[in-house]
Amino acid sequence: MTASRMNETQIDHILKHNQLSVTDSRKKILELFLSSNGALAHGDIEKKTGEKFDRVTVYRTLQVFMEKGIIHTIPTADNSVRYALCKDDCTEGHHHDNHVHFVCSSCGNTICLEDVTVPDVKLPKGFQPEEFQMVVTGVCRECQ
Amino acid sequence: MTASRMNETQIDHILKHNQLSVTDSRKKILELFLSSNGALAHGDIEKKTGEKFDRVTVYRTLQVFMEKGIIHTIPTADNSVRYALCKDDCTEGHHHDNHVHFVCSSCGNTICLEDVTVPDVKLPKGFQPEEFQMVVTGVCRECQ
DNA sequence: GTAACTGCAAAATATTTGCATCCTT
DNA sequence: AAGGATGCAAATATTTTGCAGTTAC
Repeated sequence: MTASRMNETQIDHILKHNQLSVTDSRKKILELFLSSNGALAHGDIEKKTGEKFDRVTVYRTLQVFMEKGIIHTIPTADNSVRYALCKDDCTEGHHHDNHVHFVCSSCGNTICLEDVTVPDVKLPKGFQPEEFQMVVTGVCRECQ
Repeated sequence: MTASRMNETQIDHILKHNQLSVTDSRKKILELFLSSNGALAHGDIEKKTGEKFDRVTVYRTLQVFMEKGIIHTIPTADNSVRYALCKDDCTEGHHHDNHVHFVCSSCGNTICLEDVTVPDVKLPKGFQPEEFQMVVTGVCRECQ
């Protein structure tokens, strides 16, 4: 089994596992997420796949992926919406997504630092935390 | 000197200190920020001041306040833009804004947890951090 | 064959820009 | 009085919705 073939199987599996029909756009968009180790903005999808998807299709696909928990949004201080599929958790339909995200102020890329876990913090009495997210802004490895 | 009078002095001072002319809309918007301990979305400003500001004025005011470092945006996972003025740092035109933000999934409010500092994390080699931001989602004190 | 997905058109929102008028200094 | 700020109109940009045609199962 070749690598690409394995990848294809994986893509199909994720879609089927989430009760989604396997269509061309969904496969290509999901493949893009699987092959990029960073987060993607809506605009990136048209660009980086090279395909000329209808905008509406992209919106709807991202929305469905969100509902199914395949991807999720990442908070960014600059207000741009970015989506990411993160290795283990997100394919399960429930994200702990417990790692730090790095936004490069030079190239603009958002990178999932899979190995850096979000540290715990103590909240004041009365606050019931559900999810912790941490975003670090700075200059990434490539842009040094 | 009454409390409100002191507040007025403070508002004027912040504006003058940042070389901004003291206008009605700026005073009212800044006052709103000073009196709310949470973060505000663009829409909140028309609502919570009760005033019927021109939308453009609100956009421009927020933009100027951002440039001067009076307020800053807070990252939110749900993609809504929220602005906050945070006690000490932000009035100085340079924010470390080193505390945790709490977004309540029930009432939607964003609260600055002034007393909870963002813990340090070790990044992989090659990443040059500039700013750390941490957002906790959950249920706030009021919504329990 | 049927239900679900896509793409087009268009509506609804959100944000930005230009310019004449008004207000602060 | 001069420069900057506001408000209106309108240009852009972004996101959502409806519907007919197409595709997956």
